[in-house]
Amino acid sequence: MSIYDKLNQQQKEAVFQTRGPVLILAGAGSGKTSVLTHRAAYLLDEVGVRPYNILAITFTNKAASEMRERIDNLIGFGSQDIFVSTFHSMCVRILRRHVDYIGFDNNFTIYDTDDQKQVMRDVLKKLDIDPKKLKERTVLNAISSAKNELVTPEKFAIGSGGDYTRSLISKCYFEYQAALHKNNAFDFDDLIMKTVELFTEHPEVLEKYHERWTYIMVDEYQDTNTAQFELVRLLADTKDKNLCVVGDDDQSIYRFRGANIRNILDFEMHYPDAKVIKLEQNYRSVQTILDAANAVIRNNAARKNKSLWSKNGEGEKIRFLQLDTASEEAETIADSIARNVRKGLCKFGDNAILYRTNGQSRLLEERFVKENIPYRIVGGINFYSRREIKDLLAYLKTVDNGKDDLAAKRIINIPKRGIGATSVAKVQTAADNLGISFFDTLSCLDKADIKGATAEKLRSFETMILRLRAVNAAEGPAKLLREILDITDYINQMDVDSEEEADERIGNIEEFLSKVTTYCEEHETPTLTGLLEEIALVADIDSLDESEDRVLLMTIHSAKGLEFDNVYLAGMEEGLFPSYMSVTEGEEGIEEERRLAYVGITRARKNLTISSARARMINGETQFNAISRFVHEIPNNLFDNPPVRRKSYDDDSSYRFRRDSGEDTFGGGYRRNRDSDDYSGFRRDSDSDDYSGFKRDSDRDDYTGFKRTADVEAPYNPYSSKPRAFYSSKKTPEEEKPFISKASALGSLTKGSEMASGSKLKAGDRVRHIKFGEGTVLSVVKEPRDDKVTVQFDTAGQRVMYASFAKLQKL
DNA sequence: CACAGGTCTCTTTTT
DNA sequence: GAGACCTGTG
Repeated sequence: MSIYDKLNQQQKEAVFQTRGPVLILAGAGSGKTSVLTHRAAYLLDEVGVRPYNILAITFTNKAASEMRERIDNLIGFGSQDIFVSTFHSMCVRILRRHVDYIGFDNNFTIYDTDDQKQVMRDVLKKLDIDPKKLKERTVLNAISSAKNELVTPEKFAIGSGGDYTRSLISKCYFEYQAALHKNNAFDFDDLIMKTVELFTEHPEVLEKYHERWTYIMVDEYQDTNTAQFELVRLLADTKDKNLCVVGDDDQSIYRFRGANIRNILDFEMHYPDAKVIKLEQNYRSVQTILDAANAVIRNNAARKNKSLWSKNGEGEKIRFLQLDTASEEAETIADSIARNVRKGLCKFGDNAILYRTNGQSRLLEERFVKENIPYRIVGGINFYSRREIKDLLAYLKTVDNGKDDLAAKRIINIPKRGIGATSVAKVQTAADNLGISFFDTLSCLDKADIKGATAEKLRSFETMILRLRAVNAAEGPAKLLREILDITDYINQMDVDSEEEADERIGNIEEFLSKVTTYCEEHETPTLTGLLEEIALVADIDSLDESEDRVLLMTIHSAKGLEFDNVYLAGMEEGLFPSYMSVTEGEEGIEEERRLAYVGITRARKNLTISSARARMINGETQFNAISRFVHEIPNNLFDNPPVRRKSYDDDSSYRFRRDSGEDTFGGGYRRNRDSDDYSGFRRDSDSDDYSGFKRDSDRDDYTGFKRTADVEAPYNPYSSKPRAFYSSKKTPEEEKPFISKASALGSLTKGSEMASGSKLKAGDRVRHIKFGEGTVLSVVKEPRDDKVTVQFDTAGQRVMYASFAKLQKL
């Protein structure tokens, strides 16, 4: 009995085919990770390859760590030397080693989307381009596409020809790259392109990797873009070409980020002696779900023909729900899950709600909170792009990489130090003239012709950073972060509009602190550079703990590679899914959306529920959308209640604006037009173009009887990754534990004993604050996290602060 | 220089 | 509807 006995015929074939190029077309749920891990085992055990010589590339950290784990379980000793990594991490590793060949320092920073935007804004300003004429986004998109296609600024310029806009973008591209270089930074796309550049211009470096990685496997090959394709091609460009790629052309859903489906469709063209193996047996889903998936994807022209089948039985029919509004959709889904759990049919964690856009999570979340259903939202606003976290990161980056002007400029006046835009601009000009970084300019302000009070403020900022560098060198990133929070008094200096906001942000800071602490504990030699790199490259999905018993909410993109017993595909409406953008784009766009639908459907093991709403508010306007074409592509006999075919909302004569059952929607929820009582703004004449695009004005939806989104209470930040709702009123032990340790971690931040513990303060006490001066305590509210003190300052007004952070001295 | 209030604009999806 | 951005005022 060997470990390979459990594999089916095709899987075995894929595992045993170790020489030369191999293309494994692995349908959804066909056990491709199993094939890859067994293949690694086979290479080690039977072919005698050393683990050090094997490279496995994935797209997400989650996929990488999953593969790592499964390889470790299967192989055990020695497996840790197999290099399992994402494209981006691998490139960072390579660049950190050899980036000096192409003129960067090896402690380079990785810029995220916000950073890119900031750089581009500066570029547009510098080139005196009207941002209304040419948007940052447009330019950045063009540059990103260029990089994904390995088009350098030089090549881009040549390709511009007489096209005015394009030559303008070309100028921006040059300037943008220059700015990144100056800041010693790469953007995401650079990581791949610059690695290719390194290998192309310095074959001796590539040669080292040829010697090392003699067997290469690439997962999710259908999502590779041209740059990644070229990178793989270079790495595998050895005598033997032992390259094994695994993918499913039907699951190619990253065209928007340059993925080129031709890479997988044309694999045999690039490698004529490639062996092709199809895995079509599905081990995940019941046949009904596979039939639905097959029926949908069959409508795509550009694909390799294959058809999934399983031995898991027919299973339940697919449910279809059409609701009047998106809130009712959310309500129905939440109720359905709650009912099934109550009946003991499933756990919360067996359910996932998948949608096309992150924005759809809001209503669902509100409903889940209302019904006390435990849930977790994956994705949306990245944790690290919250304002307070970005501020703290900018501190860390400034300490780490003094060339990162972006970071230094972000924090030079956070918290407020009385350094305004004028002073910043002055320093920047001087820096440009001197050819040094923004931060380095602070040490020679006399050359910059900055004197007096401003110079003093700037110098003290510089001194602070230098001091922080010493802290980092001596005690590492975790201590550094605490020191930053401490000496800037960041938490009390945040300007917030409400207590809720303060709570939210303090919670985020706590979470950040605990993440940094964890990083330091988990790494033998934790470094600031390493920490920042890890932060730059993680996705929300990477840290998903599937053992939690919570309903999962995420986009279909995020759900790729995952599976659940019960899947709810929400918001299946024309204009939303397929998206309006892709509809206007034509057939290629639709085919990509259809693949996405295929990915969504095939996430389900047992039960699939598809829903759509007749009306939904998007970007402040109510849209009336027809049922998604993809729903209609599923044969009626697979549904328990097939959807009614209808071309668009207006064709449905049975539908009326006012709901028959009136009740509470017209009660508390109903509001008249904000601006006037005049109904004339509401035209329902059929020649009005309002209807052609399925769109209407937000002001008009009042008349439809639908709830306005604003009328629904929204006490929670939908983007917070922190859990906010629990099914029982008691917190689970898992929730309590880190909570306490975080709080104590924060407690240790404060220096001296006289300030902390708010319990010592009471209403009426006179106190002194380091910045706000003297004041009187109005109230002290005990909170689990920390005591919240409200102080009426004599000169600085009323402030709410957290006792252990506020340097409040009792008088 | 800081802040309040008004205007404008919406990448669908993410490493 | 919400956040980013701009502008005028103290």
